[in-house]
Amino acid sequence: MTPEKLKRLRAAGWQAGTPKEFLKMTDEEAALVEIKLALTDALRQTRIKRKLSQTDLAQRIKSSQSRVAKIEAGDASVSLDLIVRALFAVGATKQEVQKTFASKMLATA
Amino acid sequence: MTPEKLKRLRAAGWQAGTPKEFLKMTDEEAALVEIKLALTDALRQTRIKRKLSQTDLAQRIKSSQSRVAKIEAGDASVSLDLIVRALFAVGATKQEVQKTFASKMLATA
DNA sequence: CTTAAATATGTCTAATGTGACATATAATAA
DNA sequence: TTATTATATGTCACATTAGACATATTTAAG
Repeated sequence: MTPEKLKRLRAAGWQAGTPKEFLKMTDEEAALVEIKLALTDALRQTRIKRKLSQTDLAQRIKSSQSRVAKIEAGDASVSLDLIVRALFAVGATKQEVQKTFASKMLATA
Repeated sequence: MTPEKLKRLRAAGWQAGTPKEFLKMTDEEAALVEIKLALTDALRQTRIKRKLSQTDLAQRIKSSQSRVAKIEAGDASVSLDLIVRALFAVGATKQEVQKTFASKMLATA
């Protein structure tokens, strides 16, 4: 895991304690977080490509701008379900999702 | 959506009202459910292939047999997060999970 | 058949995720 | 600069999902 990714996770609330505790995250947890980050990246990319504001997207998923911001920030309080719903709401394509997976995850697999 | 799939979803609590209301599920919601079903099917297959009981898996994810049963049954009370955690716990790879997500996106353009 | 192991189902309380709001900050334009 | 729009962050009450338990049902083996 790169230092930048670690930093982003920290900022998003993905730990309570020390770096050592942070690194105790199991492989399964880490894999889930990676999937989430890849999907939120795809979300933001697609949203911007579609020229939608966070407020626009919020309306589509019947949520709020602040929650959309948290989704895209990779906030720890956001479920995978919500991320995927948002992806559908912006009309992300298989290609777009695959592309992001390829660049964000396969490299680190 | 096939009749069998519909039947399974009903049994798992994926509706409160009438068949007509059920069918009002938006495409996005339906797609999310399809992702979940694809993942839970893969979960059960993999778990059995690895000769793990639901109780074994429950211990790995620090949960209970009854919840594992609900995961595999496609119960409406189960989050995508939990499904994916369980998948990783039985040894699924990131690539496998990625493929499922990408393949279930609606648009292909 | 009987027994035992595995799985399914229903229901609790506790933990987590949610939308909404206020408000801060950042970016864009005039 | 000042406005305006977009995005970020913190908080909270409410809703959903969680693990756990009891218990029913199914499956497999003897």
